Amino acid sequence: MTIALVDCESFYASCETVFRPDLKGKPVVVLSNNDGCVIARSIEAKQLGVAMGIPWFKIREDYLKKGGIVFSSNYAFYGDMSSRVMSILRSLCPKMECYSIDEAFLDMTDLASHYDLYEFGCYIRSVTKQWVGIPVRIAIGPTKTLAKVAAYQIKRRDLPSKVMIIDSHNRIDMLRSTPIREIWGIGSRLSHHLHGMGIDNAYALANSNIATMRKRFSVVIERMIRELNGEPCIGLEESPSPRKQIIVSRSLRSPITRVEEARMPLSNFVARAAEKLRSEYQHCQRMSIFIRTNRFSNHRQAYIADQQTFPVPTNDSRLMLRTANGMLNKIFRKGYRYSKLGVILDDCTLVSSVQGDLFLAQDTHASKLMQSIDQMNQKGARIFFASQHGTFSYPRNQQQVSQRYTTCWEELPTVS
DNA sequence: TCTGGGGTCCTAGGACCC
DNA sequence: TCTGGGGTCCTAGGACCC
Repeated sequence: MTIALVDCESFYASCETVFRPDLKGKPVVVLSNNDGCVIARSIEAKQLGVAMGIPWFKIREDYLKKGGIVFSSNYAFYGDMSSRVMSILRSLCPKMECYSIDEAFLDMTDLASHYDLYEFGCYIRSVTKQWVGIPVRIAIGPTKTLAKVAAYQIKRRDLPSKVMIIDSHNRIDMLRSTPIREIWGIGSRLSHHLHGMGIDNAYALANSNIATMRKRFSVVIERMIRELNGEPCIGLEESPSPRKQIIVSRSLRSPITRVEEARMPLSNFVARAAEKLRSEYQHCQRMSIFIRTNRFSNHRQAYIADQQTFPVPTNDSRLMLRTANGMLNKIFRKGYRYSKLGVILDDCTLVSSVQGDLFLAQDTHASKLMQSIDQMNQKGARIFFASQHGTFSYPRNQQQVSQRYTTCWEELPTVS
């Protein structure tokens, strides 16, 4: 097999600069949801020493003083830019998996016999740069895991071409210079264990005993070892399977102590989750809510959660709101300063494949009602449920949001 | 003062069945 | 004194990813 991993360089930061050529060459960072952490950095920002994931408040003053540019995250915009990149990739190689907002795997096995892979990689890069304005890296190998290794090596070696191919000639070299923590699927826990066993790089892992490692850890690591040795174990998922779980949660602007203060944000999260569920033509059978204190604060800590199973899968906002509020009343405990809460919908299934209940009357009005509400809201109405209404402390301000250049008529870029 | 949000997969162990 | 053996299903929690 020949797998190419195409990943966008500093994706969010790159998006922000596409329509702002004046920012070229300047440090640019993009912040997480509540302007909490740095989640994307331009090359110049990396050179300034801005660490990935660092809390914004810790570097803000210093960074701005040095002339750094900052953006709050603008997911509508990034999502649209992502789908533009993806459609180009699909046109070049139809066997494709959209792996994340800024990465895709391409199965180039068939193309490999007709094209020079390196040149093809360069072509992909030039086309996405020219048509969308986003620079990409192309990392090629016989398995997904090895393609990931190649992607790491492009960064490590700072290759100007941004194209790298792992084959039998350079594989050992590549693996030797890839630290264990950089392997796809090895996180902090596993890398700690492996270091303890004297396995420090990808080459050592590739040559470890599969049976022993599987017994000690799990089948996950077995697949990893095989993939590092060029044996494909992780397939390409061309058509995305329906989601199994939907989560909506946020940190609050300021901590809350009373149950009434939690009601409104929770209702909004539940309504949003139900909307997502319906937009994917799904029902869910189980709903959990959780509420927690700020894990970084010195105050007393608490994480409380509850869940409920519906007798019949549902996507009716009214039932879900009632259920969520009932659970909230049941679990809320006084004496804590809560700073985050959310809802999780589990056991999501397609409406079309749901088994009805013989003894419960089907509420056909419900689905029509929900459909009407969704349609009106999509057209710009603002229809919501009573428990969602009022002022509440979500979301925290996003101070520096860019325009939705590509998805909103009022915010199209102007050229003068 | 201020530290994101949303996912997936795997395993162990309990409950239950015959 | 001595109390089976083998299976499935479900869930919570861990680990990882972007």
